[in-house]
Amino acid sequence: MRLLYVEDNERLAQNTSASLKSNGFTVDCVHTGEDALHAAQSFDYDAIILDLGLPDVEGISVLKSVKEAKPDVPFIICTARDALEDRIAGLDAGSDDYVVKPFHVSELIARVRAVLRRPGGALGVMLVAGNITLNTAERTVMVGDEPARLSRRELDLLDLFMRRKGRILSKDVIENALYGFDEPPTPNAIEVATHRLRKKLQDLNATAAIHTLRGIGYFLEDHDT
Amino acid sequence: MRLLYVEDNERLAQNTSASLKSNGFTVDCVHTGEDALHAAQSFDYDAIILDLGLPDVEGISVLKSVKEAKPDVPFIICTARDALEDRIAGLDAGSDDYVVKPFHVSELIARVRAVLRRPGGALGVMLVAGNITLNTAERTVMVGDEPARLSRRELDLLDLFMRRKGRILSKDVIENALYGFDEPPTPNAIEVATHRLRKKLQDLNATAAIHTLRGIGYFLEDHDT
DNA sequence: GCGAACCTTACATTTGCCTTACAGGGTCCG
DNA sequence: CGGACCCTGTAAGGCAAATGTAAGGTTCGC
Repeated sequence: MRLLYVEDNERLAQNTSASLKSNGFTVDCVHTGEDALHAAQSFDYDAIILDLGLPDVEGISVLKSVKEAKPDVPFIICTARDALEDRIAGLDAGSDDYVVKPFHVSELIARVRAVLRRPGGALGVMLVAGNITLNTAERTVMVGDEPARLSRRELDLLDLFMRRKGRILSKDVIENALYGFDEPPTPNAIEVATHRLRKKLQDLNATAAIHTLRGIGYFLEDHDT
Repeated sequence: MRLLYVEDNERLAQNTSASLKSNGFTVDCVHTGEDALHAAQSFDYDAIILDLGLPDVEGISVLKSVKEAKPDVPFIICTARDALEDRIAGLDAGSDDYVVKPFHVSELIARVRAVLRRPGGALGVMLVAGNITLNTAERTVMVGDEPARLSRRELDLLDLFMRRKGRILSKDVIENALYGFDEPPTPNAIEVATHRLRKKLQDLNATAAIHTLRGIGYFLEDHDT
């Protein structure tokens, strides 16, 4: 689950993004509207958290620009209590929800989850591949009828593979999905991560496996459909 | 047990919420209809206490809005003695009970407990996990046939775990369930609380234990069902 | 068979949780 | 009013799982 968090107040940004990260999200944090546009173009975020009152570009215009290119990305707007018109404008412009500043991080997290749970959203779906099932809401995995004990990375990786079941994922794609751009790993990190995931799945006799395409990427086999 | 208390008179609010807290409830106190709507959206309260005669939004409309989104949240309305029609209107709109102002705090508490004890309510249930039984009405815990002496926090925590037996609870979920939003603890507080609870359960040879999932949360093991 | 890409293992770091000790505040007595 | 408790959050240190890094082995394609 990768989020873009647009907030000009650096300290607030630091704190909040740390909390989001510790809740299992991958977070890219930017401080200007321009950076936000840039980032939103470069990656497919699962949701974008946007603070209104940015210094350079009017916040709402960021929202509009991004929505034009990617209409399906859910937005959550953060706004001051008294800026009621802004809120309305935000919802008109296609924001999916908003939180009123000052807000609790837990509230923000709840809203993000709620937005992701909506129809077409990323959460609340049951992913299936062979005898593997991944409950994206609870973040639990079953292989056959045994629960799988996966670490955070392993689960994120499996989540990614199952969402793109049967399709080929290059290392770059995987890297972008799992790591924020302030934490670039060596290419090997992904190899090791997939190795660990494969091992756990194998040990549980999973009937779907991750295959390698030399020089191209990986894919999760898909004999159902 | 987390309550939302909507009352515009600040002094009264202060006193009453203090009493509620000292009776084992976690209380969020707000003074306007807007805040009430906001809070009710953000968290799952076990019950909402609503004073009619709020300054900004008509009280009943708060009730209606919340009930629309969350039909199961019980409401208790506080109203002046002479506002009989309001009472009727309140009950029509889906309030579950009311108290007449001025009221004794003990009466309010009794009503809250009564509402929570109703079918589908939070109280009056017997929770079981292994040889642990929690009487939610009396707030007592037995392990095997030994009574467990738990503090308020420990009991609330165990209550939470037993209601969500087998499911994973992140620290945030726990924090939201146990702490009002004007008393945010450090993450460590929850670690310490679970540690204390675990120790007591262990000392009493409980057959169900709380397990840790690193970076994800905790869960109460569940071999019955 | 050669090299590149990947797998695998071992190692080091980081992170998150456990644990203990301590301090403030509340409560129940004398 | 004061002291002895208990409850509970904070702080700090240690430990172990998680995860990235590095290094060598293996496999595949050419």
